[in-house]
Amino acid sequence: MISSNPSPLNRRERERAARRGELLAAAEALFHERGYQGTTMAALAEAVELPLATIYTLFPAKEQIYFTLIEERAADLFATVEAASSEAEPGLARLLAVVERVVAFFEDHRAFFQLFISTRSGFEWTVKDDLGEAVNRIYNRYLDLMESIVTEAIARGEVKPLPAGEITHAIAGLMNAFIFQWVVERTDRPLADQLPVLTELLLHGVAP
Amino acid sequence: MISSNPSPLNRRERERAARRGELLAAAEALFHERGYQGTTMAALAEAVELPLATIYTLFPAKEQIYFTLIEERAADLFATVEAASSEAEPGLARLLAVVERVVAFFEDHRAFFQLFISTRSGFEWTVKDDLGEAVNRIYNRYLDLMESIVTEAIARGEVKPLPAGEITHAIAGLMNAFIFQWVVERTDRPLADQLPVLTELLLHGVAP
Amino acid sequence: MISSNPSPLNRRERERAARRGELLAAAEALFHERGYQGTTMAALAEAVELPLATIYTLFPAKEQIYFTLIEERAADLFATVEAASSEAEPGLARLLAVVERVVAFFEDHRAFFQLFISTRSGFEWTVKDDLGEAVNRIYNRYLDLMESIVTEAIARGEVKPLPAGEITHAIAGLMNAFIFQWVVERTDRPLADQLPVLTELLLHGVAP
Amino acid sequence: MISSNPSPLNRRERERAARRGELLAAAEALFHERGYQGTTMAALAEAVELPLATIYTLFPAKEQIYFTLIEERAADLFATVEAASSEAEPGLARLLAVVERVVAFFEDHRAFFQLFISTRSGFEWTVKDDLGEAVNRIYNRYLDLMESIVTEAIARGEVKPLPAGEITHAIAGLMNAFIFQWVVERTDRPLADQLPVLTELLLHGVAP
DNA sequence: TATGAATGAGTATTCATTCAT
DNA sequence: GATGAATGAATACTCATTCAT
Repeated sequence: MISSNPSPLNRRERERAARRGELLAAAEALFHERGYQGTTMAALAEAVELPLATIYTLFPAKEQIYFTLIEERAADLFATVEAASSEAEPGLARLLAVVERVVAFFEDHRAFFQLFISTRSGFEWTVKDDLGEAVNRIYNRYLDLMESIVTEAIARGEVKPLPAGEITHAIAGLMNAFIFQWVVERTDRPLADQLPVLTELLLHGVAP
Repeated sequence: MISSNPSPLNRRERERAARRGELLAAAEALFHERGYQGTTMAALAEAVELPLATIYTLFPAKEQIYFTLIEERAADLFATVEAASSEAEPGLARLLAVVERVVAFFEDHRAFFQLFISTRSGFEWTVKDDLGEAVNRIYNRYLDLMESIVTEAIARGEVKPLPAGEITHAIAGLMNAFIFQWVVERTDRPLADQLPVLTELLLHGVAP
Repeated sequence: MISSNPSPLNRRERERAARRGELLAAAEALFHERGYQGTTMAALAEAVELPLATIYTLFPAKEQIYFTLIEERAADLFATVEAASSEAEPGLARLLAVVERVVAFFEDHRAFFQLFISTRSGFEWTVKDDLGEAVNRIYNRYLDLMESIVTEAIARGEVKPLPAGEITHAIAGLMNAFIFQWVVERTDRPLADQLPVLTELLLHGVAP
Repeated sequence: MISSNPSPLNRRERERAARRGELLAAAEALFHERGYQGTTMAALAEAVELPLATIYTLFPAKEQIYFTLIEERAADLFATVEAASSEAEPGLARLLAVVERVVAFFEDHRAFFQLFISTRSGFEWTVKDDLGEAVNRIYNRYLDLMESIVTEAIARGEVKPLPAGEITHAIAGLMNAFIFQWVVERTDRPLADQLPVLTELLLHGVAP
């Protein structure tokens, strides 16, 4: 009997996976600090203390590193949102639970928030549409999930009967605005502190 | 009486100003299409049909072109907002008038909206802080103007007594979300069509 | 009865030899198609369906593969020429028999002809003199064999008493010119069809 | 009166042309010594004592340098051949005059001969067909010129009535063989010394 | 002042070869 | 011995900016 080890990865594979993770983490920091174009493969190699050529055994191109980064972090976000969604009761409660979790998620992932938003704004990607498109698809999956929650809340009469798509954009926009400002301010005050105001405005607007 | 001077600008100066304007217009289109890094000075020179070196007599660096572009278009936006502000009665009416004008402004300046938002998201600029900072200052002046309107509306009891800064971010975020989605969709439907929904959510939130 | 000897080659050795042969065949095709520099070791590995590192157990370097290829094919050519030589009567008859066989040989080995000629022209190899030199030596052995035949034909009064070396180059050049043109044209017409013209010019020149 | 200078080139243009010429000369030497792939743009830049980027103001790509080199030198060869052709009487005399001049030309341009022949053998160029094709076209123009001379000589009964194309290849092959051997040997003996043997074999073949 | 031309400093990616198992 | 993976060293081409006129 060779091993009772349940792991399907041998040492080499584990090392590879670890390096991949370290590379993505270093890339996240560098892309956040210097932007995509401003981050050179050489700088990345130095940051992860890996020979330049070795990076190319992990990813075929710089673009792929960026995309994978966005994709994997976005997957974490989905998982968070889905968990929040399934734990809460359907309807408005679920919607608010999701808002709370999304805010909490980005509170822990500032760098990712900036990359996500920047990429989505698409400035740098208009020529290389592949990547811009792909990131847009990811964002849209996130919006779709939220939209289904909104739709249900409307059906239950807990949210106004306006077009679900527009309500969803409004909610996302409201969250993004709060998160964005908090990220830009680089403050130490917890983002969660603003959740009551965010919720109040989301639910009842600015009118007294 | 303006002046009996036939013009404060002689021919040479007028030509310079005209070229400067053409350059900025070409830059706006190219930056929008290809991004900042994707736009080469040579391409810009060709687009404005000006020798490359001549561009450097108008602007000292590529970065300055970008910044000036943002700054001048933002000035137009301020002018619009201020006009709307002074034309409307103070209070909530003024706030809604401003929202309407801002939406209308960006409906006419899609390219600028994208550049504005992208730049603000700061991805590319974090190292060259000067520019990022400067654009942030511009955005903050815009927010300050809105905040003063909000503050007055609160004082008049026409808006909830929540922190004016947060309400302002919420309003801006809500507008941006609607504009952004409209820009990304590249739809032909007028953005103004969504103003009622935007206003409804802004005033009374999603709760029924 | 071939042998009760278990074999001079055991299974492992036989497999090695087979792989070596397959490798050389794949290399011939790839070098012909893409050139020496254009052929990567990785492409070669894929073509022979052998792990890249395994190739290095068969040959120490890319250059050696190329050289071995030329050398082994050239050995076949020699064998052909020598057989033709020993089968024919000495003198002019032998010379013509060799010419015929050489033409026939290259008709069956177009790829090799191109590699042979290209290498000989030495363009790529001048720095790495080892290889260029080695291939030149091979070519010279071939010329030497032909020269000995020419010498004998001169001695028998069947060929003009001019310097044998120069006559040999002339003959080789004439053959190469016909073969080359035929290879470049990629025609379906048999090369052998041109043997009468080649022979006529070789023997009696262009004068009527 | 500005200038009686008949030259249409001002100083700057003359300098540019001079640099271009020096670049081509350096390239010829390097390509000859190290081959096309073995010659780096950096090495070329160092050889001509010009900044690397400046080379790219003279030629858009390495390939273009090589091609231009071949093309310009080939143009010189044509001019030589055409001059010889028009100076001599039509028929066999013209053919022999051309042969003599071609041999003399290559005696003065060894490096070019090797590049020309190597390129024609096409080994390195099979993938980037453009260049290979272009050089083939040049060579074919040269052959066409010779073929027309041969055709006329046949018509005048001064050359055997064999297919002109094949006779032309034979003549070219014979010349190349003599030149090639001479180039490879790097001997000091003048190539022209072998002209009588070449002519004799060309005219009357090897038979006594 | 305007401009054609020049250039310093990059930059992503490749590949023959070597190692650790 | 065989091999999956790692890597040192290259390399053609680019581009914002400057200079010589």
